[in-house]
Amino acid sequence: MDRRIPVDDRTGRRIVPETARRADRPAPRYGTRPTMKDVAARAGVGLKTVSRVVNGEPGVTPDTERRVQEAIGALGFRRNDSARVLRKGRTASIGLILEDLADPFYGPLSRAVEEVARAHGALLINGSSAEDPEREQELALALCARRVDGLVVIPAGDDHRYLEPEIKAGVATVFVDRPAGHIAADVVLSDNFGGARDGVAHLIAHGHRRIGFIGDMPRIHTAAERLRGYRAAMEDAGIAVEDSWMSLGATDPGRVRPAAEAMLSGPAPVTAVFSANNRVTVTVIRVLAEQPRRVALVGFDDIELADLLQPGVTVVAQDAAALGRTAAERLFRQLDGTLVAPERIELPTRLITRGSGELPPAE
Amino acid sequence: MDRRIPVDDRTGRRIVPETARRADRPAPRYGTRPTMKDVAARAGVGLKTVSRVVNGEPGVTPDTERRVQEAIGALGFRRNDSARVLRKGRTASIGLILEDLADPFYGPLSRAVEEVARAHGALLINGSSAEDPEREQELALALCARRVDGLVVIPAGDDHRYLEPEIKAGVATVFVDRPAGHIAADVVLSDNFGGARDGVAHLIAHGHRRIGFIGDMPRIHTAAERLRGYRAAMEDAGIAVEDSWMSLGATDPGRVRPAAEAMLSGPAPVTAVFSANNRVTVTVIRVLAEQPRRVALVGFDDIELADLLQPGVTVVAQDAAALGRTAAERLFRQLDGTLVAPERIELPTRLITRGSGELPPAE
DNA sequence: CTGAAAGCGCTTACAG
DNA sequence: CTGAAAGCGCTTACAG
Repeated sequence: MDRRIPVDDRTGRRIVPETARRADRPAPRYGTRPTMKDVAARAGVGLKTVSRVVNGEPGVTPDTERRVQEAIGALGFRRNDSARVLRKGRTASIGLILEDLADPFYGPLSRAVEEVARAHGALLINGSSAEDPEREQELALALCARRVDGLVVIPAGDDHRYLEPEIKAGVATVFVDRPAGHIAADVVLSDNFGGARDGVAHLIAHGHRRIGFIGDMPRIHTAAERLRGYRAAMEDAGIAVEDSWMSLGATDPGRVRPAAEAMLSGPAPVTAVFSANNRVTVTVIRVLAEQPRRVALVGFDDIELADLLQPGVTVVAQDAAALGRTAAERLFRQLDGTLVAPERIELPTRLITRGSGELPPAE
Repeated sequence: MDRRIPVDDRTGRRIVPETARRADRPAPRYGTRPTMKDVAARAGVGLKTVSRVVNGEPGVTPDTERRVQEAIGALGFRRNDSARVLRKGRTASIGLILEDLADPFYGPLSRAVEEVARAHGALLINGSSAEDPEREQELALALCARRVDGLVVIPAGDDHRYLEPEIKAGVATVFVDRPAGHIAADVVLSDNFGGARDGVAHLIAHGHRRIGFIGDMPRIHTAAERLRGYRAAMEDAGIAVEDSWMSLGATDPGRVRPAAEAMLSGPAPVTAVFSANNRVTVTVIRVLAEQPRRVALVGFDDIELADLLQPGVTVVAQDAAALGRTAAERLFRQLDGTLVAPERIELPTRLITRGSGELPPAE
């Protein structure tokens, strides 16, 4: 390592001053930016003429336009959209509230929303609720205060009456992944019930009867629906579910690991596990790898590299990007005024078999 | 499946009308929202008094405050931050331009930026450049027009002179992951050169001499730096690198797969591969799994489940969240006026050995 | 083709 | 403790 470069001992960072000096920057005040008035003065025209040029409106002589453009360039003018927004009403921006952008499920969803927004000339403001209802509300209302045109919400809470005045005032709103609580609103969901039921039925079809279920906290809609799917599949097969086969709670390894280990021990352990979301699946895979017997696994949500593990991980995949795209399209249709009554749209899931779900019961 | 529910044949979606009707929503015009003026009229006070109550400023009698609060509640008033922003100057929002939010590298980075922004009371607007310099510029300037207080940029292009007027006008700017082009600005990078050199040296230490390098397009700074690290390690070991061992280009499987296969075939194939980013690594893992001989692998960037593959994947990990956090903190220090000259901050990488990088050469 | 006046919904700087 | 006036930087609705 080049020891001439100073290194911060605590963080290990190397700190190098850039050779060039920062451009002689004035105090960061907005007053320092030129306005249309400044451009008008310099070009010797009226304010409205500058506005016409900046917005590409017709009715300006080529010569006048040239003078205005010259002034814009010389002054480094850039239209202040804050002012424009105030006058025009629409902000051409929408908000997306999700749980955590660092979760691989939400990245593609957010990107899909962004693409639809972009196609409609709108920017996207992202906010992470961290699964905290209060933070969700705080974020949603802050976005409304910024006068976003619409809101796509992956709810953390289960009561959204706080949004009623906003919706009445014209803020388009679509809920995704989980339904809204106590208000009528558009909702876009995956078929959590059907997907889980199919996944569990798949394990049953491969000879399993003692099947464990590990899921998220029961107050979360998707977790409850997936549990319902599990119960339905078991009931369809005439299997009486034992309480010790089901475990719902936080999705962190500290909770999931002992839960999985408990089901896999004792006199009559489960021979298969249905893990009800991506984070649970990752931990369950780790636990199963340590087991002496082969235990079958089907997970809800696809995970990267699932096909390269041995065995490959069979999953019930949902299409995160399609959820985002569908919700955003619906949002802009609300803004167009095309829509009337709120709807609940359910997207299908897909069972992808890769090996872990096709293992027969051990013994 | 419940066949009473209508299903869209093309998409497989189920469409269910929500039972409750959408609240009798007026046309989505902002004029319909109550303003401070309306609140003042209803409460029988002046505009400024409403402003005081809304902003929690002192100097209002409890009785007056009560009347104002009542009017706010009855009218469903919410302060219009667009107007506030126009008057105050700062928007309390920052922009983040990255390549693609759907890439697992950027999710944690974005989340880290968001957390710092939140701590400073600011919202975050995300934009994906899709690795297109024009789109990066378009996004950056759109954000400046919205008067974001600052910009965190993971650049797609290599010329950022277009930002000079904005920076001069007071828009705080920090570049991350790749340096700025042709302007002096704060930059936060990983130690791409050192990390790659260490990773390749690790392979050499395990007996390899014929080592392949597969990376991103050479115009991308990180790709060039990592290649430089590869060359340095090889040179340090006195190994003459053959052209056929190096392959730079797009990171999609369609390009990476044949590149990897080419190095692994012929009379003198490589015995180890250094894959220079997460997406390349994923494809290389797939190719190596199909090889008759064991080929060693070290990848730049960590990937989820890398420890569960057989063998586990040895990687040079960078800390995406730390990159984002460091950049955002730097941004707010610029806004505080604490900073003077632009700096280049380099974060260390970390070699994580899991098996694939410790395989000896085959034969 | 061009521009002066009013106004979007707030905050600022004052005055009472 | 309270409020009227001016202004942030644009667009709208007019008039010339």
